[in-house]
Amino acid sequence: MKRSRKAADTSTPAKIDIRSVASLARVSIATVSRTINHVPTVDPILAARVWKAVRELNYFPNTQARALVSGKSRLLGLIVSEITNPFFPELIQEFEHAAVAHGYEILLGSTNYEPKTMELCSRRMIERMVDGVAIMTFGIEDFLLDRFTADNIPFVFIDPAPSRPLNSVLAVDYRAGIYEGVQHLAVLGHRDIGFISGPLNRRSAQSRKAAFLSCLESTGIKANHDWLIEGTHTLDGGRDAMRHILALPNWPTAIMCSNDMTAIGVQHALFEANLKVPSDFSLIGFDDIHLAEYTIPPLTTIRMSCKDLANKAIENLLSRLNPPEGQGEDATTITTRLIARQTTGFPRNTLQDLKQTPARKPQSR
Amino acid sequence: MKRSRKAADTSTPAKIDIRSVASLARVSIATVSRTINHVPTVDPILAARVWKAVRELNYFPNTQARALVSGKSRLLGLIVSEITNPFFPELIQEFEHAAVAHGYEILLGSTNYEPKTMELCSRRMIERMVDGVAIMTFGIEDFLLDRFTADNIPFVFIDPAPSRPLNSVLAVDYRAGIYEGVQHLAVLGHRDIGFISGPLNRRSAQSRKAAFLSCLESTGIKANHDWLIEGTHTLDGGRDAMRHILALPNWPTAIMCSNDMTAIGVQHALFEANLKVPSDFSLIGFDDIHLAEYTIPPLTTIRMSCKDLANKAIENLLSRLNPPEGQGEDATTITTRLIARQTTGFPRNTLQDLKQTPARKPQSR
DNA sequence: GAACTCAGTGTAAACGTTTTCCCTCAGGTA
DNA sequence: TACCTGAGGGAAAACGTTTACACTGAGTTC
Repeated sequence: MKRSRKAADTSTPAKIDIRSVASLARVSIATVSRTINHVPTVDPILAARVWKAVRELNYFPNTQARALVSGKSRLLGLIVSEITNPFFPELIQEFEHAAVAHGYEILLGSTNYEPKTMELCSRRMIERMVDGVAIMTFGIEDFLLDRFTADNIPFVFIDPAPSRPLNSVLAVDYRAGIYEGVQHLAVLGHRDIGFISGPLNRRSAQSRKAAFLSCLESTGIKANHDWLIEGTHTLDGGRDAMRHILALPNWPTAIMCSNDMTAIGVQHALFEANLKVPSDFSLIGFDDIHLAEYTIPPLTTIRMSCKDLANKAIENLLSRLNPPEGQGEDATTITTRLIARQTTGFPRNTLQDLKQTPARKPQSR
Repeated sequence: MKRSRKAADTSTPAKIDIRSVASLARVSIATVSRTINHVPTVDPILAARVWKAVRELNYFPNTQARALVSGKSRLLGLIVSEITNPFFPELIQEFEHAAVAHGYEILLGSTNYEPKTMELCSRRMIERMVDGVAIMTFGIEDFLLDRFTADNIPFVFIDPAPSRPLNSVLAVDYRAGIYEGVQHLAVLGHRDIGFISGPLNRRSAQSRKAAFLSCLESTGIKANHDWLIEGTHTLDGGRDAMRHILALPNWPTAIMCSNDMTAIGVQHALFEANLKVPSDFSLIGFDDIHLAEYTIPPLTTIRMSCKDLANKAIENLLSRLNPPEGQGEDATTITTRLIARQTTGFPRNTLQDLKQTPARKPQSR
């Protein structure tokens, strides 16, 4: 009745609720409810009448009312860092796919790396009564986790901390993939390897950097701290970090990046400087987004399967929603592995001279 | 009481609702409601007590109950084609930004180009009682629109059709940008221009293709229908379309793509075939996603501002939610324009010979 | 000092569902 | 025929809010 309609359409559009279905089907609303929820005891004759009415009126049940009374929203929260990093859309898609397969919908939140936004997201999740929440980003505060616990909302996340429940962490084995990457470079002959991390105020970025450093050490390569740059996990961040490295007196021969977007930014900085990949620099990314296959040349990277991540997250959440009989409450782990494409090759000072035109003197050893 | 907790934590975690706040603050629930909704008539003394209780209990109001009784969910639906095409995350981000600026949240749906999924999305939007919905994809059926109308849910979309309300369409002026693109190529000397469209069962793809053809004609260039390929708006689609063109006996000298992802796929196919951009082929994309600046070489493309699109969509929706005094109910139009970067240059047979190594004979005229 | 106002509260009725409980009635049994 | 059983359906309570309405008192006006 609020909005007045334009045309000769005088009648208020009839609200279509369970009552209208009930009266059209000449049954009680209880029967309608039972029918649409597939309760087996309802008389097929009545059920048929109900379905007919549902179709005729184009009736959709009101989810809010449903959730309110049943206490279950059939909604799974998914909090990610940043929707414009293609890794996350891929993750979201997998997550959504797995969720709907189990009859859930997803409520998306994106923090943009801001603690304030993270808090807002968590709040929304609670307000909308999600049945569970997957936190695929870093830096969630314990007090928010406590609020989830208070509302009995199970959560999964990839941000391990000593104080936190083990059964809710999806441990990513960064080290395995990064080790493969470092080995791959070492075998090619690289000894001067730089690393562009994500923003170091997140634990994941720290984990990846720490993994890199430790892999370097176990491969017997000495780290040069001038080549450990803090990036932002974005195209711009990768480009800027590489520009910074190119301004250094000594250059590494290979760069590892803590995500693929960073690596693509690096490729661009190299293109600007008229340097070639992999002949001047070898380059390894992390994530293996679909785009990695399409860069020029295609990006060697470390795959973290977002399908795996999504499925394990959902599986974990669901198992705590409908607790199965006996099961181990172990931390799940997500593996990573190297996908070798065309951005890695022999270092420039091993097999070939510098016939290219580098603007500065490369690292000699 | 459902889930049993692990530890010595025997007490059921107390449900925190408006009643608990009311009793802690020693006021009625009505006063709590008025306080948290900033109704100005409440006594500051009581309000202070309420806020204190809210903080103490960490109370979040239940959105479902709120929406149920007020009839307003403060939720805006956003339906997009495909979340893994970076254009859409950028759009989503802008949309969300504008939405929260007005106190709304967004409910995201992604159709993956499947009519069935589109129907499911629309259904979710209605079930969750969105206050309005922006349909940023194509191929929505009239019966779904009717359902929105029946529930008095305003919608905006970019899929014009004769039968549809003018005030709800965001007309995109594809022609302006495409014309600039064709002109740009013509000035460089290109006469043989191919076009890779999106999936032609969507009207937008048809619109862009039609715009291209019409621009070609008004520039006095004859279209070659062998070079009009139907793509999928994806990386893979672009690559495959270009492979197809390269298998033809005659090649165009320039390719326009109906989105940037397609263009990046084309670049990859060219890379595979050891062909150079722009010396062998000029290339123009559409959308201007952030990544376009980062391809190698950076992509010349036609910008459709997703910020503009998002803002206009929200503006339209909001103006119909809270109808202002007097305003024109015109169709809004979104402009497009050429962003010239480095994938366009002189055609290969105008200024230079074929010193490259093309696998096949190029088109001669 | 009585009658009015009106600011500020509280009570209770919605909102559209699910779900518990009770009732009816058909069919089976003695 | 009288009784029991149980399948199936309806009435009504509940979910956590907002909001219409009624109420209380303090301040104002004569």
